[in-house]
This record gives sequence, structure tokens and C-alpha cells, in this order.
Amino acid sequence: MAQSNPPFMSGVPELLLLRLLDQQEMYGYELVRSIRKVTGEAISLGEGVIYPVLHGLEKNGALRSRRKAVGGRTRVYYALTRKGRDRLDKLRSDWHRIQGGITTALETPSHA
Amino acid sequence: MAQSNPPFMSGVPELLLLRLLDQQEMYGYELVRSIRKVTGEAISLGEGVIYPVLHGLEKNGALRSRRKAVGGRTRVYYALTRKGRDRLDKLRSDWHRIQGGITTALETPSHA
DNA sequence: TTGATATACCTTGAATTACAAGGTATGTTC
DNA sequence: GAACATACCTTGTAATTCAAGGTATATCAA
Repeated sequence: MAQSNPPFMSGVPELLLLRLLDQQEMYGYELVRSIRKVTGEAISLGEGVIYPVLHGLEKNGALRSRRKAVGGRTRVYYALTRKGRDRLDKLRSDWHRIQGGITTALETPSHA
Repeated sequence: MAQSNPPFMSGVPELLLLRLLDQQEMYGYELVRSIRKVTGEAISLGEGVIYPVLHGLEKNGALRSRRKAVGGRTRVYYALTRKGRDRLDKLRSDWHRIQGGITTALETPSHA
């Protein structure tokens, strides 16, 4: 049932996480809801996507985490490192390139 | 070395092939060059991507093919079926949704 | 106190699929 | 006859998204 790699989603979780964490530190559960919101409900990513990506990004040095107790509950807050900011810039430019290319292709008149 | 699923490419080959074949019938080798051109060189897909996708689309009824001898050489031309046009419409709308969501997310001011 | 719901973390397994690399064969050009 | 372009193709790998399920605490109502 794992409808894997649905169209146009590759790389998207990473880009969105980095983008949000570039603004302020956040924790996983919060990011899940935040992504729905900032994409105008267009994109919804489950925890099964978010947590592995967060762990991967931390492992390779793009994020750094710290535990924080909030109201008796423990949250793991993530923040961008210098490397994460570089990665965000790279992904952003990749995105613009691909996005531009597809837009151009789709807009080419039918009777080219 | 197979830098698999590079950011933002999932579903893209299928969308571009369907889009080009919606305009006119074409053969594999031609599509490879055509994609570079219509995306303004932003996207380049090798034959190792194109042929399997063509075969898959034909298998599930989105494309139909016919062999044609041209100058002593044989080409396999592909054309869209009704089902292929439906699939193109679906992918196009998926694309617009995702694209719009990401654009919104990236444009949200930093001091949200 | 019991139950339900929300918060908050996480892992596993499956499925998909884009890609590089390599392989065959014919036509064309120098 | 050597190189190059055209034209088809397959194999194996790697990445990664996703659904589903699992644990535990806080909160609130009945």
C-alpha cells in the first residue's frame, strides 16, 4: 500500500524542513502541522516522513538538536547549522531550475 | 554511482513525455533530445530513463506505438491514447498543486 | 478512575523509480 | 575502414517516500 514516491515529491520534505528551520527552531510534531499550513494545505507530510529526514539531516551535519522540557513533556528542537543553510541554498536553486524547466515545457504552445 | 532520485525529479519524466507526445508522435531517441530543448536545457534525461518509462506507459495503455522505417533505419513512434491524455491531465494538476504549495512556502516572509 | 483525545517521539517494511553503465546494430562521414 | 551519430534496449543499484504500527505522557470529561 505504500504509494511510494508519488509524483513530484522527491526532495520536497528536505527542502521544506530546511526552509522552516531557517526561520526558527522547531520540533518534529510541530513541523508536521506547520508544513500543511505554509503550503496552503497543498502538501501534507506524515511523521513517518519527517522524523527520518530530520535524523538524516542531523547525522550529516545540516541540523543540530537539543531536548527541551515543556510542560512536563519533552520536545526535540532542531536548528539549522551553517551546512544546513548551504544545503538549503543548493536545494532552492535546484528547485528553481527544475520548476522553470517544467513550466517552460508545459507552456510551449501545442503547435510548436 | 546511481545518484538516484535526485531532488525534485520524481514523476517528471512521465509528465514531460506525455506532454510532448500530446503534441505529436515521436520516437525515443528524439524525445531524449527534445526534452533538453523544451526545458531550456534545465532538464536532461538519458535513454536509461526514457525507454523504461515509455514501455511502462505503453503497457498500462497510456501510449500506443508503431514501428516505422525511415531511411533504412527503424524507429518506434509513440502516440498518446485517451488514457494517456487523462493521465497527463492528472499529472499536470498534481504538478500545479505541489508547485504552488512549495512556492507559497518558500515565499513566506522569514519573520512570519 | 476510567476512557478518550491530543501531544510527542519513534521504527519497520514495501514499493517505486531515476540513474549510470553497458550492450547491440545500422547509417554516415572522413 | 575508422570514427561518429543514430536508434534501440536491459541490468543493478540506490535513494527515499509512505502507510502502518508502536510507546508514553498530559489533559479533560463522564
